[in-house]
Amino acid sequence: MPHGIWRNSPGWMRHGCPGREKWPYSIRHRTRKMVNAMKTRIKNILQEKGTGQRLTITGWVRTRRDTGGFSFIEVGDGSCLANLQVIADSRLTNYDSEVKHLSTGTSVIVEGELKESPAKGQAVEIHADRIEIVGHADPETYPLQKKRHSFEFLREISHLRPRTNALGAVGRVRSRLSYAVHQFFQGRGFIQVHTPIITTSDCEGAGEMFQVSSGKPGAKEDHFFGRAAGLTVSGQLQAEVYALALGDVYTFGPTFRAEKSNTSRHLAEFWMIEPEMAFCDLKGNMQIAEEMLKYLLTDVMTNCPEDMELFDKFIEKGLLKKLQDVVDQEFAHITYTEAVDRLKSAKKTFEFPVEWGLDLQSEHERYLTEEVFKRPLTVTDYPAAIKPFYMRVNEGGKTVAAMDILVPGIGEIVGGSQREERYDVLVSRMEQAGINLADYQWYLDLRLYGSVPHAGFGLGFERLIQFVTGMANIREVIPFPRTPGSAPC
RNA sequence: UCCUCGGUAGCUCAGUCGGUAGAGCAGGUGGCUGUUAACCACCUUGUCGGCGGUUCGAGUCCGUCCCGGGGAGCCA
Repeated sequence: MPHGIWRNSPGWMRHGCPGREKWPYSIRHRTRKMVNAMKTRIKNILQEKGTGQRLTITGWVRTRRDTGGFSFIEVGDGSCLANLQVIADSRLTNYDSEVKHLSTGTSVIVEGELKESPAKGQAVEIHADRIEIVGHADPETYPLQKKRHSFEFLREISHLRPRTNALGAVGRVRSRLSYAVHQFFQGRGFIQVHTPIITTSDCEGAGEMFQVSSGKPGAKEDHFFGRAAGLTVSGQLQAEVYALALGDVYTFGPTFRAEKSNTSRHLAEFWMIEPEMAFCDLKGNMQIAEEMLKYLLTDVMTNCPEDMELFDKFIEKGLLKKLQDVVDQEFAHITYTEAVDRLKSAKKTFEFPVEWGLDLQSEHERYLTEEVFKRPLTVTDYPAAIKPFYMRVNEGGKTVAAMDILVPGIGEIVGGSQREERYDVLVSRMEQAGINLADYQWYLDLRLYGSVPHAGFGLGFERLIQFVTGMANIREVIPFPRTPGSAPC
């Protein structure tokens, strides 16, 4: 750890935490001497199984079992789901004083030899000749136990929950999916655009914006940016700017909605992937969305097999089969008009009315994707009146070139459209929507100078992770969920 | 925001007709030479979500607020 960190830290950091006087300065010195390259990650050890080697591992004690003169200690370092079993016996100088009291959550450095394990349950284990306790975790107060906890409880300790099997697996799968998103687009020549997080344009129809102010006293009316600004609800409009310059682009960033939505599928802060493609129509849009979803599912099943097995076994039985079926089958496709006909002739009775011109309700979407088609379903060509101004008006003027991809269990996971590229049509749609044209002249300019047919969509990253992991509540698939009334750390 | 179900030990939950609270797990101590949610014995743990009310007496009944689950709307 660089010296400067200590010099610039508050006093309690340099002299020890208040109430933590038990832990002497020596811990700090040991930490400062630590060399990152010394340690071997457990994931690599389990892959290579190089028995006979002397290794150093670092991690947190998951559980300890004593038997006669020695102990089994399971240590996890977060690199993978599996722990490494450490054999510790009385030859260790601190065996009686420290090792026999090791409790869940304690951080340790273990040095020893990797050997083949004589018992079932693990192929290899490390026989320790040195175990250093780095940081204690008082078992009387440490909230995590070596047993199952409810996700509701874990949500209250979002700073500790990634240390559990399920939430740790979500963390790794999320990281892998994020990497795969970039691989998918970069591999197809898409260029990533960092669209603004603070924005002055409201992507109409995308929900309510959080307002941004400088927070300085008396500055309420005096807008920092010269006009009202908010946190982005979508990067789409700005992505269109770059699509009409660089061709195929995508954004992948945080998005904010000030809606008081209290459901298992909504967050006030979430991450969204938004590709935008020039010289592309609705068909091309649907194609790339389906290809992308299949690529991502295949990638995560290939590269996170242990984590995915955990979800398959404990979170959603049959998950892996469900995902493989999605990869193997073509997505179903119907138009909104056909969807309405199907719903009207369905034997099932719905709580909400089905009528051409009304938006499809959650129950309708769920019925179509879960009961009628039993696989992902793309619904296209919605009534113009219920969709935002930027969607391209179809011939006849009644519908727009919109598409929603619905998946069983989640509902809408992708929403997109071909964009209106005709200047005059766009202007009249904006006027109908009551939008101030002057504020959006930059957006209209794209149609004035070198306009081309273009299309794009938004994929809710957390909804994708929900679908991939089978986690029932979206608050479990983002590290620090922000929901109405809750943003603990 | 609306509907609905909840809040009791560190965790998961029981608590009958209103009479000052209980189980399993976790934790502690001891035992055990290969454990896998180890096992066996003994022991500890409470602002019954907050506030107010009814009552001789409230975990239990009433009001209100806070927090959480599920559903709806909005959407990704």
